[in-house]
Amino acid sequence: MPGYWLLKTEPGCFSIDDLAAAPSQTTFWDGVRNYQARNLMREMRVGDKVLFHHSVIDPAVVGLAEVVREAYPDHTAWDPEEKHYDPASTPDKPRWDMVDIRFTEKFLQPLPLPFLRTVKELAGMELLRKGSRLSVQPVTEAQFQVIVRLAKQEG
DNA sequence: GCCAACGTTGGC
DNA sequence: GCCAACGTTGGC
Repeated sequence: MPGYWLLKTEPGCFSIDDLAAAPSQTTFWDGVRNYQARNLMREMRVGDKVLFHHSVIDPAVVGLAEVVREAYPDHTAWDPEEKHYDPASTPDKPRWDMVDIRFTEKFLQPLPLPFLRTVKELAGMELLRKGSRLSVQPVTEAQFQVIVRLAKQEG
């Protein structure tokens, strides 16, 4: 049985359109510099389903992706040129991980955060919790199915 | 642009 | 180990 997750990204940085346009519609999910988020990524398995969420600009769940490679060292942490460079992480002792995800689909209509807050079945979802900042979040199968169903309806 | 809610850092 | 200061995230 696959696991379910939600990944946040600022679309100005990397959007679902960027994912759809990437080679093989696949990308490595680099730049996570939070231990809780990293530890959750380490629990991801190939085949797990991912809700793709845009934050900051029109926050919304905008589509689906799938885990295609499990956690491995995030090499961008070693590169001083990178925005998320972390001198404490080295190739010998990597501190941060990333996974690979592949595009599944882009919803015809995004599901805006304010709308999701009105959905009773989603009460208690981490994304909707006040002050929620975690960029990698576990999602229940029920929550995932509700989101997918709403996306079909909205579309 | 504001600010609440965090997570991290560093002095002690 | 405590906790104040600081930096960041991200909704609004």
